[in-house]
Amino acid sequence: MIMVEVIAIVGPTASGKTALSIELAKRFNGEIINGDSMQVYRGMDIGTAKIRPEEMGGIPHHLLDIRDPEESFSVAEYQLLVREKITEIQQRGKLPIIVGGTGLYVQSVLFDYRFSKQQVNEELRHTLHAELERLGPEAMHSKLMALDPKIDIHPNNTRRVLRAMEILLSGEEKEDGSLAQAPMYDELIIGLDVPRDELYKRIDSRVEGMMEAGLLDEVRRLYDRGLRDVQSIKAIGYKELYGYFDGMYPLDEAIAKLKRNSRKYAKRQFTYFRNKMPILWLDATADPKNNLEEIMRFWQESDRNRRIEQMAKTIR
RNA sequence: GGCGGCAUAGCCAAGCGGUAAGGCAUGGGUCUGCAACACCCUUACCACCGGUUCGAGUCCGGUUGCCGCCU
Repeated sequence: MIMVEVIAIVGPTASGKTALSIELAKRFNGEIINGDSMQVYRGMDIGTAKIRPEEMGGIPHHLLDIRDPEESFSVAEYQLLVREKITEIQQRGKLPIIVGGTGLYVQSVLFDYRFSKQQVNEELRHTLHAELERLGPEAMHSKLMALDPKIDIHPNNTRRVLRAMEILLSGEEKEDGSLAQAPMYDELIIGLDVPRDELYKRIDSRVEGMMEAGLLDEVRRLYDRGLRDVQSIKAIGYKELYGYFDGMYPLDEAIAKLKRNSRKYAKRQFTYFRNKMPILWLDATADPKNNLEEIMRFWQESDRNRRIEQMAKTIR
């Protein structure tokens, strides 16, 4: 008599998602699926605030450490992997719980988000990039507009402009974005809210904690491995320390940047979750008992549409 | 006590008679295969009082505060 097929726990960095996930997994006989774009990388543990094995409390965790830092990874791959995992976990009679702060990743799984059949075309991508270098952002944007005037991407956002062209030049229609509203499962999305001041304090002290836990060594290992210009080291905590290793600024400045970038990231996460999906927002600083009761109330709501409607009403 | 310098947004800072650049921070937002990415938008009664002028952050005088040097 499972009433909810999938639970997701989202929220900004340092809001307490991990702790809540374990609690819920125990209560609902769940297994946890990583919902974070950087925790998929092996050897990136401290900086990504990955859960440690001794914290898992025996709960199975999926899609952590599935790539080496030199490898790339994408939402589309993620979506595929998670949907498989969900089925698998459900077949075991257990509840899948997706936990993470990467809005697009979570959204792509929980909603009918359809990626283009067009695989990444390295060759075309290269050509387009060369063209961008030559002609500049404005010209590329004009070309995109000539291909499809309805696409609305800022000319300076060259990465998105190029990707859009890549798809169109491969002779494919852009996907209808409205599908992204349609839920794929009978799902409950829990968002952890923390007052801004408090959150920023938590972030600062989390960064201090990471440094004490050996973040510098962790990043140094990747640095010494010769990793450069790859997706993984664009992660917060890694790119700032790389700058320090490169001698661009002293360590204290690197740490200050790390904190600042984490704060900005948290803000963007709020923006995304707030505007992209219906969420049951809970105050992470409130009494856990009350939050659990609130979750139970939604859990017992068997009417999927009503649940979605109510989730959307909890505004932060 | 004397002499000199400086006072512009939360911070840094341009401005040199015609109605306040920019950066950082903050806040808001965009997003369909790099999303911890990439990108967009966002904030001023110029220390105070008086004067000169059609017009003053900009010039003059005074007050206050800070910083230097001197006694």
